[in-house]
Amino acid sequence: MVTIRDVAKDSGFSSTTVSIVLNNAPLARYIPAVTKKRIEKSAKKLGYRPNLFARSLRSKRTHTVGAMVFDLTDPYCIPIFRGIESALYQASYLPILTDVHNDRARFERYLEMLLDRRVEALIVLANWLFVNIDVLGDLEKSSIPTVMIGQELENDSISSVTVDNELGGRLAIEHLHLLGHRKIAFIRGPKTLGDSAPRWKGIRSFAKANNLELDPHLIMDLPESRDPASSFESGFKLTDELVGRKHSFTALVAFDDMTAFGAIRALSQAGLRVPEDCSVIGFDDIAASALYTPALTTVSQPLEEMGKLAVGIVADGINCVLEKKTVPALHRKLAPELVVRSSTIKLR
Amino acid sequence: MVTIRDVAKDSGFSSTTVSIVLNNAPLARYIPAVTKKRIEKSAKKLGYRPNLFARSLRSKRTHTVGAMVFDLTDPYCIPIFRGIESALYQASYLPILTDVHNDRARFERYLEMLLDRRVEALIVLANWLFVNIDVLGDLEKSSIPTVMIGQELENDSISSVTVDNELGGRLAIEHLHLLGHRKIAFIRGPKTLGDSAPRWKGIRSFAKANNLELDPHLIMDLPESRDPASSFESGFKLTDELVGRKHSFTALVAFDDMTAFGAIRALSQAGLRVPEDCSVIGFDDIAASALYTPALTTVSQPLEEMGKLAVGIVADGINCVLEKKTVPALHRKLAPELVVRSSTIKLR
DNA sequence: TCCCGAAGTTCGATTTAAATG
DNA sequence: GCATTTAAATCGAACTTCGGG
Repeated sequence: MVTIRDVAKDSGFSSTTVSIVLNNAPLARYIPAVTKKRIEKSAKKLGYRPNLFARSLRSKRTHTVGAMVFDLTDPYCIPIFRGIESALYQASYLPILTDVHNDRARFERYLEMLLDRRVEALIVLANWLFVNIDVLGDLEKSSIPTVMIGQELENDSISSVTVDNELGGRLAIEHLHLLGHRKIAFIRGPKTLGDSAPRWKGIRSFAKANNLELDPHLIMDLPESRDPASSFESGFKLTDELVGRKHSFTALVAFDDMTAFGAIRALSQAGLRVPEDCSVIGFDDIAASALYTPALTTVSQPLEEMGKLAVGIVADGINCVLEKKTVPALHRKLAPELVVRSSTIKLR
Repeated sequence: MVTIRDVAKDSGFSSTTVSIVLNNAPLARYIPAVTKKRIEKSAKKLGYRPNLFARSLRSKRTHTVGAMVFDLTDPYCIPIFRGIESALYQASYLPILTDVHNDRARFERYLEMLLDRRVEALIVLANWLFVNIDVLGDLEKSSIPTVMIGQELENDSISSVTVDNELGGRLAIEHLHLLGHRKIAFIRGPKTLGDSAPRWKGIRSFAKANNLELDPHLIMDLPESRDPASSFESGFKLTDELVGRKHSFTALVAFDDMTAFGAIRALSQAGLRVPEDCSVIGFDDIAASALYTPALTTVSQPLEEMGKLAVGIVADGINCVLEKKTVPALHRKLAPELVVRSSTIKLR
C-alpha cells in the first residue's frame, strides 16, 4: 500500500504538506499552485488512497451510519432501505445494514458492533416490533443521533419517522364507504403492535361520524407472531373463518398487504371473486401489491420518502454533534395515500 | 472513551500486559492467573472496548466483508443476502451491503469505498446484470477473495456460485409435459442476460428428447431493461400478444416469477383462468410466489444456500490469504428444485 | 505580519525486543 | 535459562508548533 510518506518522497515535500494539500485543509490557501500540482500528480501517479483507519483514528470521523432492520425479509423494509441508501450515498456516507431477525440478542450484538465501528448515527427500522420498550433504553445509551422509523415515539432523545396510521385507517374505510359498501369485515393488527390501535381508531371514528355500523362478528385480530410473513397465513385463516360465519360482507379491510393477500386466497378458495363478490383493501403498498392479480387497492406509505427523511434527521444530528450543539429529537409523521387499483369495486 | 491505558493504570500493569491478556496472545501463557483476573476485572469495571480503528491500523484485519448487490429491489436478492448475513454473523464478520442500482458509476464508487474500508473479501450478487465483462476487470484488480453469485463464470481468479439453469429449464418443461401439456408458450429471458441461454437449452434438449414440438409462434423474448421489475410489465405485454395470436396454448413457461405474474395478469384480463385454462410456471421462487393467488408453481433456486455457500468460499479465501497461500477460485453450481403449487394443472 | 514548509506529537492499539529477579 | 513484565517502535494520517524568508 502506498502511504502519504511515499507521496511525500515522490513529490519532494513533507508529509505535512501533502496532507494539507490533499485534504484542502485551511492552511492549503498558503500553498502555491505549483506545489499543489506536483503533489496531486504524485498522488495520482502512485495511486495513493488514504488509509481510513489511520484517518478515523485521528479525526474521530467515520462517515458511516448504522441501519438496523428488525426483519429484512419483510418487503416493507426494502423501499425504506432504498431511501436510506440513496440519501446517504448522496451525502457520501456509507450505511452498514444489519438484520436483527427480530431477535433481542442479535439486536444487542449488532448494536455493539456498530458502536464499535463508530457509526456516526443510527437508523432503526422497527418493523413488526414487539420489544419496543427495552430496545429504547439501549438506544438512548448509545449517545449518537438516532432515529426510529415506523414506531410512533414521543421520546425526547430519539427521533422518529412514522406514517399517520389514523389517517390511513380513515382513508381505507372512507374509500369502501364511498363505493357503497356497508357490510365490511376487518382484520386488525396484533394488539401489541404499535400500528394497530391508531389504524383502528381512524376506522372507528370515521364509522361513528358517518353512522356506519361495525358488526363485531366481522372483526378479527391477527395473532402475535415473530414473523411478518405470518400475517399472510393468519389473513387466510381469519378470512376463511369469516366466510364460514353467517354474517355476510361485501368488503374487507386488511391490516396490511400481506394479510390482504391471505384474505384474497381464502376468498378465492371459497369461490368468491375479488373484487366482484368482495372488495379487499390493504395497507403499506409493498412492491408485490401492484403485481398481484387483482392489483391490490391499498393505503400507501411513502416508504422511500421515510428513509430519506430519516437520513435528513440524522445528518442534521451529526452536524449538531460536530458543532457541540445539543441534538433536538424530531418527530415527523407522514401522510399515507390511497392507491386505488383493482381489488375494490363499487357495490352494485 | 476508555482506552487500554486506562485499564493499565487501573489494574496497575502496563498496556502491553493488558493487550496480551485481553487478546489472549501467545505470550499470555506466561502470565499468571492472578494478573489476568485483575486485568479482566479492571477492563470490565471500566467498560473497556478496544478501538477497532487503532486495532485494524496495526493488525491489518477488519472482520468485514463487502457485499454488492446490483439491484436490491429485486426480490431475488433478499433471501440470498439473508444467507450471506447469517453465515457472516456466525463467523463474526460484518457485511457491508451496497446497492449498485444497476449503475456502473455507482458500482465503481462503492467498490472503491469498500476497498478503502479494507473489506477482507467481496461477494457480488450479479442479478439482472448486463455489464458483466467490464465489471470483472475491476474485481480482479481488487486482489481480495471474491465470489460472484448468479453468473456462470469460468474465471480463475473470481469464484462463483450459480444455479444449474439448464437443469432448471428441463424441470419446468418436464413438469408441464408430464401434466399432458403439448401446446406450450415460452417467454424467454433477455438475450444478453447470462441465465437466458442455458435455461432455453434445457428446455430445447428436453423437447428434442421427447419429440415435443416447439411452436416458434409461441416463443417470445423479454426485452433488455435496467429494471428487474420490468419483467412483470413485459410478461404482461408478451402474454397479451400471445393470447391474441391464433396459435392456442395450454401452458406457459415464464423466464422468472415476475414474468409469470405479468403473464397471469394478462391471462386473467383475457378471461382465461389460471390454471384451469392455462398453466403457468415461473423460475426463482421469490417470496411472493407462495403468496400469489394462484400460488405459483416454479423452479426454486436455493437462494439462502447460495448466500451461505458464497460466504464459505470467501472465508476459505481469507484464510488462504492469511497463510499466504494462493487462493483457488471455486465454481459451484447448485441444483434447483421444482416446487409444485397451484398455477399448473393436469391437462384434461 | 504574511507566506511556505517541516519537525514532531497525537490518535489507541499491537508487537518486538529487552529488562527484571 | 525461565517466568514475568514492560519500554519503545510501529501502523498511517492529521494537527500543532515552529522557523526561515
